[in-house]
Amino acid sequence: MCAAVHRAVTELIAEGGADQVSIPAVAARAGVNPTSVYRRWGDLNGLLADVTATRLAPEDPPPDTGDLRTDLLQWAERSRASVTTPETLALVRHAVGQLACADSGSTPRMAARERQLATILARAAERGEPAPTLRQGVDHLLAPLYFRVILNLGPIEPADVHRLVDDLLHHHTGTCAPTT
Amino acid sequence: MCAAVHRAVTELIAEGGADQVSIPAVAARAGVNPTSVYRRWGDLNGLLADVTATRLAPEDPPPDTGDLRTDLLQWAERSRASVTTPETLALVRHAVGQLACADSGSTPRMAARERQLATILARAAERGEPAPTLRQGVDHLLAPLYFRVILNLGPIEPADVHRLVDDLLHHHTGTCAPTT
DNA sequence: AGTTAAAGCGAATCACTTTGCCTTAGCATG
DNA sequence: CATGCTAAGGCAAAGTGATTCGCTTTAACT
Repeated sequence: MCAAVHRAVTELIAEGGADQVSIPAVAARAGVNPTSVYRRWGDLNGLLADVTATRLAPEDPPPDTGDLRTDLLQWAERSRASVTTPETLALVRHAVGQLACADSGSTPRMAARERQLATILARAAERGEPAPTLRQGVDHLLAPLYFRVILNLGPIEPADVHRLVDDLLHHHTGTCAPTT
Repeated sequence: MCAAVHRAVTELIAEGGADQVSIPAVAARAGVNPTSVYRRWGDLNGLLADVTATRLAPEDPPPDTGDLRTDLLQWAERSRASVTTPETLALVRHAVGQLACADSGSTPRMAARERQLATILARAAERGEPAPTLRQGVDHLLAPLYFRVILNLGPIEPADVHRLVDDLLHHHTGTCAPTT
């Protein structure tokens, strides 16, 4: 049942955005009784949080190729591909909408991404490669990666990812990039 | 009545996030009848959209000091101060949560910000100042500015705004910045 | 067979929303 | 001044969908 419900949530949210999702609708599509869903997940936010965690949290460990640029490229492209997906996009947007002002925590997903990035940068620093700070990584790689897509500001292609990584590294290493 | 309702929405959303806001709750706090609210604004999204537009859309025109860096600093600081406000933050988050995948448009607010940035950059280019592209501006200034705050990734201070503008300009002009 | 956890089912409940009707205020016209 | 029209808002009753409750059923394991 658990699997069917998750699938139903994913389908519904990918089709019509977050407000097409209700417990009765999900239950109907999953072929289970709404009561069962209420019992297991409590309410809609609980359910969506669980789906989000299940679909997005068990991200594989960040790449570790021994080269900062390669690590970043692989990691960023993976992130891009993930958030470009309709389901992921809708889930992330919903998570944003749920954040209350007073919350000190971020979305679990974004916190996980930030941690992955931190790992990559820390490893590079250990190897002695010149590496940007986590803050720079977040501001100039993680942020633009997600910002455009989340806000429908335009598409992001693999080429854009490449450019962002270049920007970040050139800027940090002091190698002046061509300003295309 | 219109004013009282707007005030009620703003207060409620600043207090407890977007899902503390319901038409009956707003009406009660504003001292009006829920029916009146339904009649005027249709539904909750209509009401919130109107509040968002009223509070955020009539942004003043972007600064025009004749110097790109100064323009960017003033504009970015203004944006930062605005989105740091609990009401604005909650409204923006809610708007994000409302975006459906298929939507081609962004939030009105963000589109407006992007346009302001475009104006600033275009004016600099006309004056012959070396200016980054709009894409660079969005990726490296607008995105980090909002990303951190929207996702609760950490506070943003005026000093951070300064650093972001520096990053953007140094990177573009080829002057290698100190990587603090 | 006995026990227990998980899920189904229908009725009841609750909150949000809609509807029809009534009151009030503003304003023009006879 | 009185009349009548219209727009805005209040009020209560009815409608709708989500949520909860009590209870039964099923299936796995002992």
